[in-house]
Amino acid sequence: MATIRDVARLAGVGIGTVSRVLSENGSVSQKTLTKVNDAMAALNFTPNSSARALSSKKYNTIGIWGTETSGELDRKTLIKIEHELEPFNIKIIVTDGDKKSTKNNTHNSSQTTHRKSIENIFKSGCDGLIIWGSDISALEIIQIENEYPNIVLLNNKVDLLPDKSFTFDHYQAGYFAAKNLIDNGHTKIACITGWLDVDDGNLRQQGLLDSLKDNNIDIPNTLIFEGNYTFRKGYEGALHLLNQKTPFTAIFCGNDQSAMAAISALTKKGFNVPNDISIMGYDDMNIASYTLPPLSTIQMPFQKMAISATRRLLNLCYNLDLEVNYDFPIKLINRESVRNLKD
Amino acid sequence: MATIRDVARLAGVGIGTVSRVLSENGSVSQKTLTKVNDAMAALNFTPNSSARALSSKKYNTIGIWGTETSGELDRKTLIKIEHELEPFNIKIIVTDGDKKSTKNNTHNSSQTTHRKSIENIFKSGCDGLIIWGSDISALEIIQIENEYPNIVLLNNKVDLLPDKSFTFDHYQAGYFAAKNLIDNGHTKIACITGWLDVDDGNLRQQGLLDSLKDNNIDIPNTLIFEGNYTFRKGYEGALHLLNQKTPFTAIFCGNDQSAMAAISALTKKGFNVPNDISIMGYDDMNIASYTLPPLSTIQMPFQKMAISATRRLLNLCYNLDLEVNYDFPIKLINRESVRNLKD
DNA sequence: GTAAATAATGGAACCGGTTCCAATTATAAA
DNA sequence: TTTATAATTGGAACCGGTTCCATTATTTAC
Repeated sequence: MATIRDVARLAGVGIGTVSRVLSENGSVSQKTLTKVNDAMAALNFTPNSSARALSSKKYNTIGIWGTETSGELDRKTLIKIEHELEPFNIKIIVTDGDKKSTKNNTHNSSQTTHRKSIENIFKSGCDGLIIWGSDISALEIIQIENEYPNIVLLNNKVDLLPDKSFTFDHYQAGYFAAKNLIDNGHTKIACITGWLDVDDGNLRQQGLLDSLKDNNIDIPNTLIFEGNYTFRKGYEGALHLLNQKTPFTAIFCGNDQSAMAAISALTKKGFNVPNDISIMGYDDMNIASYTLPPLSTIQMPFQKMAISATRRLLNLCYNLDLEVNYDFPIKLINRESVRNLKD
Repeated sequence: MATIRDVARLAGVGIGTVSRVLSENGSVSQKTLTKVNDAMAALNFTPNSSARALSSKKYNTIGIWGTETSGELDRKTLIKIEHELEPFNIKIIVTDGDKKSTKNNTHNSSQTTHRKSIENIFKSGCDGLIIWGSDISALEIIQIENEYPNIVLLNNKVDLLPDKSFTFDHYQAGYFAAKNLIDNGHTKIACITGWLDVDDGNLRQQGLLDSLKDNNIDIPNTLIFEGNYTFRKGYEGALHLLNQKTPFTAIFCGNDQSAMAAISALTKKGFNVPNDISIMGYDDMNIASYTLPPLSTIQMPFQKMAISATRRLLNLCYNLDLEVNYDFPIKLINRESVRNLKD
């Protein structure tokens, strides 16, 4: 592998000049520039990233930290993030917040452990971190941000860090999803929640409850089933709700997965969706248009959020000035799983 | 940040000694060891990864390369890979083979471009690479392997690199899936394929065809719909097949996603699955037990494969001797989407 | 107790970039 | 033409590890 010294020798210039050409900042005359570029091409020169990192103290790498409960970070989103980084030659390292060593039975693992794992990523070499999901308390985030300012929160909001928080309004989304049921004439509404000890799930739930309250609709505790976003819990939840003997005409689900599982359970028990029971999902997964019936749900601009979060992080880490957006409106997707009782 | 020189000074030893303690190879006396360890603890010392990488020429990083068409590399699998790397303090960088810059309309983008993108990952700093999917021709893989021996193929097989290929028998899987339909009395079988210009999809298809041939069953071209693993194509495919007016009692689908979409399309058109038409999926996604009806499909040991591939790569990159497995049996999952016509 | 073999240790040199400063060259002003 | 000013340029020093070799301390063998 050729080094800048080889390039300098071949081009007949000093190493400082080659470095200046590489970093495109110092002033270099036109003819020197071509000489150096020619030499680099001739030697098939690629700068050594470790050497660069060592002397510049920039890793040209950003991390993505998340846990099992952080929510859906699918390949598509990851690729979107990557595409934002590509023009700047920044790499992505991914880490799981739920390390084997920190395994415990509840998903709500110790904060200090999460913090440790975040510190480890920074130490192991990255310039900034996308913290994905709301597994870490606001207080802890503030502390982390204090020590490592180059962080950005994806799908989480910390009031003291508005410019680093990228999320949409889960409360409003919950409110609208419930309102959609109400607008369609439903008054006996059940729900299968997500995790309630995590911010987004809780806000969504609060939105639901407030929406009902604002319309003077009461939801008995028996019709609230605490789920965890999985198929299994969605399925169990639907069966559980049916067993309550409290009649209901609609289920508000914490996400599309549990909604799909609920449809499955209801159909198996002989209920027709939406004629007997309506289902409202949340996420608008790919699959949501192909369920039976196609799912009415809430679409969230997840990829757009990821892109803005990434740009903000790039600005922080590398003193760039990329355009960043903080407004991510949600969208109600009306398909066929909610029946209009007013017809 | 403390450096080894700081540690050496505090411990009253030379930097070589500190380095020896760090790398745990040279011989160090017991009392020196404790002195150095104490000093490291006191200074909260963490070795600088760039400096390490520069002098040792090891990045302690492996890459994962894939494209849109590589198949499902979900977060769970990624985490499994990460957990294999964790004890050795190896990081993971992910890259998308389909860069914006190389975008073109067919999924089968230029080989040389893929090769370039792989070279770039190595140059940008990783010790080895998991090449995921079979987007790259065997010849090209051989050439790449020649230049960069530290690669491992996940969900792909190159005959000349048996010890670096981690895949299961797609042909056999296709054969068995078809045989399951035949064993249930189906003779008029249609199919919605995956991509046929990619090895795994093609082998699966070949397995289907041979299975039919071995049982003297003929499949007319009109009942073969070329899909691409997406929901959309599955949906369109089912509609297309219905329009052919060639009767069939079962559809063999290239993956679970198209199977689910096919179920959706059929049901909407008034056909009952499996009473009117049986559906055979392929993948055993999480969701497959919650479709209506639950999907009969083929389960593939994807995570086990990923773990073994990762271990093999670690052995290659860091001269380790981890146990590696090459046998990944597939499993037929019989749920309710295939009707037994013999009853 | 001494010589020979082995273990432990210190530190210079190196990995391949970046940065900074002194030196040189080009350009503008007088 | 001369001087002041700005643009280029070369390369030493540095980033923080690893490696290797010369040196010193400790064992072992006789």
